[in-house]
Amino acid sequence: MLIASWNVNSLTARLPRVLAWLESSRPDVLLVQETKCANAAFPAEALAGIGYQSAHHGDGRWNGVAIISRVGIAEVVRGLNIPAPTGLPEPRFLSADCGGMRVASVYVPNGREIGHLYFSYKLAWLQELGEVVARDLTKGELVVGGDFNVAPTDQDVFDPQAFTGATHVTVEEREALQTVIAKGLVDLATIGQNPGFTFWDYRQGFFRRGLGMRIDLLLASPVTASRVTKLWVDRQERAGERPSDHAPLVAELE
DNA sequence: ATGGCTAAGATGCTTAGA
Repeated sequence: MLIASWNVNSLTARLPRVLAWLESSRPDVLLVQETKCANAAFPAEALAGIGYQSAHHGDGRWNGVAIISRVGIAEVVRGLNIPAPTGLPEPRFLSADCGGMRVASVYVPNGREIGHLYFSYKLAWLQELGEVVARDLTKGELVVGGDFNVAPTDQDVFDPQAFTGATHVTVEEREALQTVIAKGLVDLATIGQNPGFTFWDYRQGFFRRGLGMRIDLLLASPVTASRVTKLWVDRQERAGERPSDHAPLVAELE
């Protein structure tokens, strides 16, 4: 079984690439972030045309998460019970039963700047995610994948010095992430070989220069983690024409 | 010189990403 997570930075802009990748890689489940489309504009038919069922939670210009599966989708849950600083909820969480396990696609708030209202929102959002994870873990196997917007350690950025004063690397964010993991999940990159960076800024040729970050994660229940035979980042998808700024993170399970 | 992309809504800009 293959399960993948990919922040596509607009599913509309990325649809040709996503369809081609699904056809060539044939993952059983793809967890998608930043679809940047409303539910009405979600390309369910195009996905069905190549054998994938899907569920989507999105409301337009920003955010948006999806689950794309060829092993079934049931018991879909949309959203976390926590408002953004605007007072409105944002579509950043989607979970479902796929192929005998619970899967969740998460797009953790960016945080914008340290001390910003959206930074507090990011920490609170992760805390709420932890509560949901704890409940789902009581029911069976669980995989939580997505763009966490946190680099778990200094080894997960190209140069820790370059991130002084920046978000994604602070003690608060890392502790908030570890609180989620401590509910009973395993970061698949911490068992076996580290798959490397998953995000490279569009600017300044960061991808070409190897200046990336590992901020996309696949977290799994211990039994699921024990089934992992391989974990990799499909860096080819960060290259070429009109790429996302993130590459797919893929796990192979026995 | 402290920037440099990219995407999307309504555009010739703004907001957001990270």
